[in-house]
Amino acid sequence: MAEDWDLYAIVRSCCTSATTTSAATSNTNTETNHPATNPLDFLATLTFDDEDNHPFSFPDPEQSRNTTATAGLQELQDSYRPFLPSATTSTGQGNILPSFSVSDFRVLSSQNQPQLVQQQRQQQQQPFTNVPISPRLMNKSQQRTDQPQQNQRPQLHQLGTNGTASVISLHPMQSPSPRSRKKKSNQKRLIMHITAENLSNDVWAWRKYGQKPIKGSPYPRNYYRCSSSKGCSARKQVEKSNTDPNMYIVSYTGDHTHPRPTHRNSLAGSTRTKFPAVEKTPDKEPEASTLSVNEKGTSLSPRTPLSATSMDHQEAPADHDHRKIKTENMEEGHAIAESDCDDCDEDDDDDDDDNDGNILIPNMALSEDIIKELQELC
DNA sequence: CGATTTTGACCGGCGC
DNA sequence: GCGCCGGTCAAAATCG
Repeated sequence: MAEDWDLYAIVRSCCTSATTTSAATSNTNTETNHPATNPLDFLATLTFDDEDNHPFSFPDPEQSRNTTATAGLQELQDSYRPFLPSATTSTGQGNILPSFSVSDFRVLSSQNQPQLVQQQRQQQQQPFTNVPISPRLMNKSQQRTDQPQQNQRPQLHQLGTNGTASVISLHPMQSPSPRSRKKKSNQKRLIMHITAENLSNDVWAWRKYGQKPIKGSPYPRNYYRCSSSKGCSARKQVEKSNTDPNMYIVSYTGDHTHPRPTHRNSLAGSTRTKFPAVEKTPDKEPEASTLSVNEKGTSLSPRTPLSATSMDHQEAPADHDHRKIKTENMEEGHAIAESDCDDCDEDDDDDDDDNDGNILIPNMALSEDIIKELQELC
């Protein structure tokens, strides 16, 4: 049983990551839609070579002619890694909890943060294009003179447009100030579009602390904070996409100040499933029990089910294509972020996480054959 | 009884 | 300086 589970986890995590890269890559040439490519194909292209510290890499077909992008990728990876609740995998034991997959990276400017969500919506309306800035957002941005993003981080932007990666932020927000409202603009944030299913595949335990209606959106935004550790500053916002009810816009801010829970334990899931599938989720995924979604699109308790059910959903291919990830870069670069503030505990935590087994994907090269075998086992 | 969810109020950032 | 909006707080309610 356990072994099977591990296997599933491995496969899933691989698949998800593959999906991510695949989507990103395929976007390289077109803004059309999702690359309906086989996610697994990407595994073969994954290059973990000299990225001991960056197990999770996003192959860029155009890398050869864009080394800058490559460098940026690593940075990016480092940056968003802590946010990836499930992109992580255990290195050996198989305590893997693939939570979601990322399929599309985009670069957002820090200045645009306030309009992030709106931007996302805009982007959604333009199905999976890589346009970093929505028209609407553009207007605002232009008015505000914050165009720098494009000039400022050429490589990142390029990455974004290439669909290869995304990016991020880097500035460790988290000022341990009592009220984290401070420095909103400096917060690093990872935004992704995921399906309800994946939403539930989150190893971390989240506790809802607020809900707000967002202007312009029919769906309220839910605010969660990590409940695993009292001092943990990790937060998560979940908002239902108004363009695709099956999609959720999830943004992570802050870093976990504690090791990733290898198992969804006590706190993580002790939740009451207040909204049984019957009640709220129409013909929806089995996760209904763990991920409650009400009619308003309110996502309640995005917990990790860790249930066999979710694991069984390995096949939901559609989801892969729909998953998106977006990161927001509030400041300059990761390096800066790390060296820039004394409050950068989070960054340290990132490292800690890694040490605790919060590794995304080990530096291993997976061949299609292996993947196939794993799938067969599944 | 403890943990979580709900929800109205408060606070701070940002644009005008 | 003002007002809007988003994010957070905290008390009450709810659940296991």
